[in-house]
Amino acid sequence: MDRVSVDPGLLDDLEWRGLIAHSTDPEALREALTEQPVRFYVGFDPTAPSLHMGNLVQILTAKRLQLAGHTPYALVGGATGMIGDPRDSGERTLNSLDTVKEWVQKVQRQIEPFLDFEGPNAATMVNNYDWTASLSTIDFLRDIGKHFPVNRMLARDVVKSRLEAGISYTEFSYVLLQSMDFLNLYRDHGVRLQFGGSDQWGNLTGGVELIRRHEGGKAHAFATPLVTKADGTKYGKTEGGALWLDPEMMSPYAFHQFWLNAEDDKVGELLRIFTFLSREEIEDLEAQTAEKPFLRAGQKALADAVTTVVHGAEETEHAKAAAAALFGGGDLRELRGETLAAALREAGATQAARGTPVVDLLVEAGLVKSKGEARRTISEGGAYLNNERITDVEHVPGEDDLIAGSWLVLRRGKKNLAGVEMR
RNA sequence: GGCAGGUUGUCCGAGCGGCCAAUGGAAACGGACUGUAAAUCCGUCGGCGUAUGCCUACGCAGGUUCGAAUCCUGCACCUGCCA
Repeated sequence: MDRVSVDPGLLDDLEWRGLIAHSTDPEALREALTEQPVRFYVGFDPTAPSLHMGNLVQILTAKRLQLAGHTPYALVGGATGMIGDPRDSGERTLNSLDTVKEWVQKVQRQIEPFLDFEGPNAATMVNNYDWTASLSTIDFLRDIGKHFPVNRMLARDVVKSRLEAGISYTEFSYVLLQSMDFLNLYRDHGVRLQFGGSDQWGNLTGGVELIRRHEGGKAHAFATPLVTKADGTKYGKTEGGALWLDPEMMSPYAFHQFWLNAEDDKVGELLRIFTFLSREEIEDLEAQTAEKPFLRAGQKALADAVTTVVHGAEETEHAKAAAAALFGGGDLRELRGETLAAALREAGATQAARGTPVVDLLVEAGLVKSKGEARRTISEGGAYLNNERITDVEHVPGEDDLIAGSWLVLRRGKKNLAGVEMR
């Protein structure tokens, strides 16, 4: 059995960090987490080849629980990923088994570095495909379905909101699968706690209730809050996509930049949710942000901490060095060639033939989608070559524009940078 | 299976034979102001070396017409009601 001493301050810390948005029976949860090590699980559906910011909240919360002495079960939804959790935006497109299997592997590999798979409270990786795929329809309907009153299922917010636009039986049934996961882990592994994002609340309580009805058992659940921007709108719309954890899908540099650009009003909240800095450190950073916001001490600490947790210290240093070189305000030409080249590779770099007009270079560097957009950007005064605004749409960079022998630094607006190595 | 309504650009949503590359929101992007914040204001927001031009686009495939996102036919999908 799990023989580790647990940190009695865990729940207070989670609450202080604002990580508990909803909870079943708070008193019982506190008691359970304080008395002894608890086996808990958190699930991730493979809906994309990479996890993102929203999932990171869960991963880090799982790590907090493990650090406090509890035992994690990380579940990847090989089965639930085949079905699709209902969401307001409408029915999902089903992915093929091959796609889901591939994404399951990627997601598992992404979670692994965050948890400790050795020691007295070692983490366990599970896949609900293992117990769902072979389940017969009759068993499913008799053993699981019997415990789900349809009237209750219809009352769930997601379902209600989908009744107009339509919802398939497939997605409607999703909650049964996730609840069954909890039941199985409860029965076979002694898992007594599940948490997830607040949008998962219905699924979380579904499991708790199923355990009660089916086994007469007592299980717990809590939901972490939805992280939003200061104006309440959704995050994740950076550079036209979500904030991915996979460095192939989002460079560590871009990832670091995202946190660095956090709104003042959000820095404290983000530090509490996404970093392991202590309460004292965070309160100090919040005070600094309040007094001298222009120094952005909070943003810097946040960006460094989160990037280090996700991509490692080395990548963080690279990202910082690149940002310092490119945003430093100094003359680019004074930078050493290697420094510049490294910074540009970090920010994103391409190659092009000498004599290519800027308009085409902007397209090739990925800063704009078309030549028309490139011309528009230039005429709006939003395009820069080596930190100088480009005024001539027809401009063709020459030899004396090259920095360190072969580089051009293109920028769109303040933050979108790209290097082009001229061949 | 029957009847009715629907399918428009990243999203929502107008248009209902020429004045439509398509009104209006939102998102996004650029500029100004700043701190690589927020808010605000201004501008842009299908492609093409830029053209009273051509190409692509209003679910898919055909058709009517000098001309169709708009009308007709078939198909697919969605929603509601009936069986």
